[in-house]
Amino acid sequence: MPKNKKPAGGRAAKNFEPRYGAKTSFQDRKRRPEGAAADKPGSKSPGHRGYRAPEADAAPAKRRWSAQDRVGRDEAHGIRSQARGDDRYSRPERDAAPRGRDDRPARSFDRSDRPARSFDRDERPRRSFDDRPARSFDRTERPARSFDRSDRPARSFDRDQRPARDDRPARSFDRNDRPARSFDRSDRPARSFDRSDRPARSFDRDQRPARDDRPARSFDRSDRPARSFDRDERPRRSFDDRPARSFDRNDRPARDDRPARSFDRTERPARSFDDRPRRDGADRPAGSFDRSDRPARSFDRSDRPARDERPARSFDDRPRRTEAPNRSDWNATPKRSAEHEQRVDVVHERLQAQAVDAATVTGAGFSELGLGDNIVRALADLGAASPFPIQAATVAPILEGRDVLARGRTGSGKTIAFGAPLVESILRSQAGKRREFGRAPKALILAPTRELALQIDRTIQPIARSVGLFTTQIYGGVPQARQVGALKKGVDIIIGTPGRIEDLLNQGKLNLSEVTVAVLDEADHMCELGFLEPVQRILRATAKGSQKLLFSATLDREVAALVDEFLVEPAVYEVAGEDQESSTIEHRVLVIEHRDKAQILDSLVDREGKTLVFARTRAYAEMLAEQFDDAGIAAVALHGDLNQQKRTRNLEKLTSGRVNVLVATDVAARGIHVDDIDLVIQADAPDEYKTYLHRSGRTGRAGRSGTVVTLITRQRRRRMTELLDRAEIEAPFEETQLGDDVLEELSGRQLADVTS
DNA sequence: AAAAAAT
Repeated sequence: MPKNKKPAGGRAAKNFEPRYGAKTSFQDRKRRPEGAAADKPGSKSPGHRGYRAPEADAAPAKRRWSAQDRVGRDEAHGIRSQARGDDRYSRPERDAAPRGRDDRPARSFDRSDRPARSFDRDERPRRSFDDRPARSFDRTERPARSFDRSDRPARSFDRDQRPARDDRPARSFDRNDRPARSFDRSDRPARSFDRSDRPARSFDRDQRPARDDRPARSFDRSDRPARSFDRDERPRRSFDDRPARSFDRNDRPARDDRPARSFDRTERPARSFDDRPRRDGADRPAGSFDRSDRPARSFDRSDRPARDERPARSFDDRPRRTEAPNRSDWNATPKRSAEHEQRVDVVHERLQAQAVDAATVTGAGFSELGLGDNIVRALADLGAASPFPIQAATVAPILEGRDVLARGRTGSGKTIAFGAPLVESILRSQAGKRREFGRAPKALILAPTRELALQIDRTIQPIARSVGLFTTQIYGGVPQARQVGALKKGVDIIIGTPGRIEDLLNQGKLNLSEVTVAVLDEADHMCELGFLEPVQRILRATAKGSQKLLFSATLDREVAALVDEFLVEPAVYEVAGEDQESSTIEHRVLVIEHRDKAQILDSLVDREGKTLVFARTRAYAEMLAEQFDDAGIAAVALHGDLNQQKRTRNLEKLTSGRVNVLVATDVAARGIHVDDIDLVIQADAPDEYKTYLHRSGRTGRAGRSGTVVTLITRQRRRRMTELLDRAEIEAPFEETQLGDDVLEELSGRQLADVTS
């Protein structure tokens, strides 16, 4: 412990000192509103002005952009009108767009309202709900009053309350107080005004009626056309990216060294091939051996953020790959850079020992891993009768209280791998203690998206409840009251996303000081820019020395920042033999003309099974969902521009099968489990190999078969080749045009051809 | 670019 913490602390100081600076910037954020309020005296109205002001500021910026965009748009119009029939994007709509542009600030303003509206919606039912019990309660009082009759002053007292209620009680009293009614009515317009918002809301919800507007909107939004236009430009972007690439190109002669790479690739399969027999022979030693390989991989991956630098690094990599020390960087508590190999050896021995333990109990079941009967039964109810490999590996060390890093590919059972032992640990730590009202949570699970947090809770909750422990979800986009209420009652395990957790933490409504087990799901993702610092602050709020568990399908050295500060001699696990050969996912890349893209997508999603389509931006995801719908294929979208209610509902629509096509941003890339998605379409190719792996992992789960189709243009072939190489995935590139058989095949319609 | 708080 002290060994780690001292050097770790030192590193943390080096690594995070600047980030503390960033932290102060966060504090500045807090101060801003205050400062703004000070700058602009007044109470609330200046506050509103404060909101308007940035918009006013933003508006000219938008105008500038739109002015620029107009030039590009005109070009885009020309391109589109040539490329496409004017079916969906009719000219009158385009012509109407300028009007829409004028509307934009308002619309964009509306959007900023929408979360607020949705928030209001959630509150209103509660208000009315809260009010009505009050009424009914009052009514129970009334009989008493009516019994007294002489108590009418009391009634008048009630009347005073009634207007306060919902003004309805005032009706019974109304006859005398019709002016009061008119007063009530004066309130109602406000309500009706709210209602006027609601139709807008419902209008928002029913986005499709809005679709009538949307051509305008989509056109209006400087975003969409720009974005869609960007698509057209993506070659340009990619071209822009190529400065980096072009930098690569300068190195592509170095890539000409790739024959060397390809040579390396031929070695990799050889390695993996060598591994498997060993793995098969003795799982765990093999496992440790595999790890020694993957650290190399992870090292390669760690180069990715360095992609810009890759040429150099990748060039340097090859010698390094053959070197063991880098492996140590991955496995070891990354302290002593000096004694790499010793560290490696030490770590490997430890891993090996534990791995063997896990392997010996693998066949035995969860009980033998140390889980209690209730938990084992709960797992069986969840369909987990016997442990998957990742579960067999991690349960015992987690119960021992060790910090654990674990990598198991998508759909390999990671949630139970940390969830079941976590519940067991908390249960043991609470043995003999009362579950006190208002007790502080003992465990924390962090996830990158709300949907994932929700899904994790769906798995953990039954396990926890089987032993009398309580969980609650803490994530944004929904009112706090219910979450805070649960915390006040007292829960044992909280599952959520960083933003709301930190929010409640800062509000003093969440006490993490008794959290002894903290889990980071999709841990590498949680270490990316924008996530890392909140996560660090949250982890720092947990009990000193709390156990840390980091899980991900693509766990790599990206988590080093957290490992350095928070983990002590972590055990590292991964599942042997997880490569493409053992995968149930088929990968295809269609090289298409951009002008065919929309129709090719229509053709692909026009099928029987559940299809998940990934788009790079929210706007494009939304546009595609509308496009499919217009083409007669029921589709919904999932992205961060939707309110949480709609996000949840749309995902549920796919899960329940009410729609078969979901178009999502990368919000759905990680962790989301829908049983039988058999086709994943990447309308936009991902930029990172990790994203590819996670997106494609939405299919082929639990041994089912699945297909991943990625659409690219010719310009992107090289980039795609490199990405697939990093992902260690082999996929054929197929030049595809409208009407090609491959589209029928991929959509499954070839079956009809066979029968016909 | 997206995601993660709310206003």
